[in-house]
Amino acid sequence: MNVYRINISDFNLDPTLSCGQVFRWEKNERWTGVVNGKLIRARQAGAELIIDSTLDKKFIRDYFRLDDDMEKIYTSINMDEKIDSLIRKYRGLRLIRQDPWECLVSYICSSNNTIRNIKNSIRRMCECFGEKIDEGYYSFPTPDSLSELHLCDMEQCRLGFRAPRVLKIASMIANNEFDLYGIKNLSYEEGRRELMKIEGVGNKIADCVLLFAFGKLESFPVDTHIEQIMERFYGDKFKGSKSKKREEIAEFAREYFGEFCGYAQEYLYMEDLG
DNA sequence: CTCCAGGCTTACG
DNA sequence: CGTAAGCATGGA
Repeated sequence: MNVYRINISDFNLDPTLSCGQVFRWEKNERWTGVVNGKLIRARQAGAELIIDSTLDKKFIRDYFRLDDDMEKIYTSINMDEKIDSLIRKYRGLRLIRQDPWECLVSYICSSNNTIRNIKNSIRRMCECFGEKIDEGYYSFPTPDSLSELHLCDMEQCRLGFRAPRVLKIASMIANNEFDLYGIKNLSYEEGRRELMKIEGVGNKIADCVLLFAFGKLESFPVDTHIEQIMERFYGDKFKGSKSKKREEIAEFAREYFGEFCGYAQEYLYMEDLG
């Protein structure tokens, strides 16, 4: 077990882990999570990020995106007083660089669901089909392990109509019929097209995976919350209905906030959580 | 009881 | 093209 004490400016652990981008961290005296099959504990003291984990330091830096130039990003997305106020309030909130497989499954589970139910379903999946790595902590099940299951095995996880979607993509990846990790090398648009071939993945979930796993910062996922916040902040000029309206909002955001609009999305999201 | 949740698929004009 | 019901589950 390694202990890292990382001095880092413009980093704020609490909103980073509680803003809804990750589903498996929990906070007691300190934050505890399972990342890449390994236990990790984290806390912050002033400008110091303190990590207990067997993960190596390079991985930690990558996972928390500690090399992002936040000054540059803030300057780039700070287009008005609304976003400015959110940046001041939650300054140091970082995007997380998640594992693509865990991220994909998590957001397939997010469809028409609540964060609370998503967390519960994912936790049950890990308890039932992951590997136990410590008392009460389990790894995220691999595509191979899920590909061996039948639908009835998944009932205890309470995924509802999303269960067959998870099993289908699991077996496709296990059988090398879908190259999830290859999306890393594609552009935002190409990656989006690839992800949307997956059953249960539309433009919103594709955008989440591109942003939270593949680091495509030009991605701007629009869910019900973001839709409402954007209408409150920037007027009801988005006219289309349902999915089309959300696409209009995403396109507007990409133009308005620019190349780092994914970061703007996370700060806007805090408007509903905070 | 109804309505909604980090939406997507399918069916119907 | 476009829009709208249906979808499992749980909480308000």
